[in-house]
Amino acid sequence: MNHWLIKSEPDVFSIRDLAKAKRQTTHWEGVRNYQARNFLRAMQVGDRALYYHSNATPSAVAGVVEIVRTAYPDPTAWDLKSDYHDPKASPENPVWSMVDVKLVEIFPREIPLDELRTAKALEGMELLRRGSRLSVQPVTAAQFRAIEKLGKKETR
DNA sequence: GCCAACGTTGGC
DNA sequence: GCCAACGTTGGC
Repeated sequence: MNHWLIKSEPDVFSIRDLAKAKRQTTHWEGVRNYQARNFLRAMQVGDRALYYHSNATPSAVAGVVEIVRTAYPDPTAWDLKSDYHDPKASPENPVWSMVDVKLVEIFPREIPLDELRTAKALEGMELLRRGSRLSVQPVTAAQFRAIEKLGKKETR
């Protein structure tokens, strides 16, 4: 099983929106970066991903989701009305992929970015790299466990 | 709202 | 294939 981190702007789709969604499941659509797409395509059913709120106050890891469907074509790419429309894409040549994710848990407390930066166990993590903006990225099992632990810790 | 960092586009 | 210009991401 592999571990991942996926970013979403809470103003667009927060983990609480996911909690309210039908079957607490959603299509992870709109990824328009090739490296991120390739990570989506590497995901397996049962893999877990940290749910990161970007462009938030503060930006933070908010919980965990599980991959429940492997990559398949993202139809928003050839939808003219979609914000994610890409003229290169068509049903014959989908270009972009999405997976389905299901909520596993919302952490008792979010772990803000500045706290992640101080965690020894997270040194070198992609999210914390200067200028990093990959919206889908792999995390190691150790990093994943360390963040889960922080999310469950009582507020200090 | 600013701006650094990064990815993509397109002229040559 | 280079690289300048441009658009986007995302922290602050």
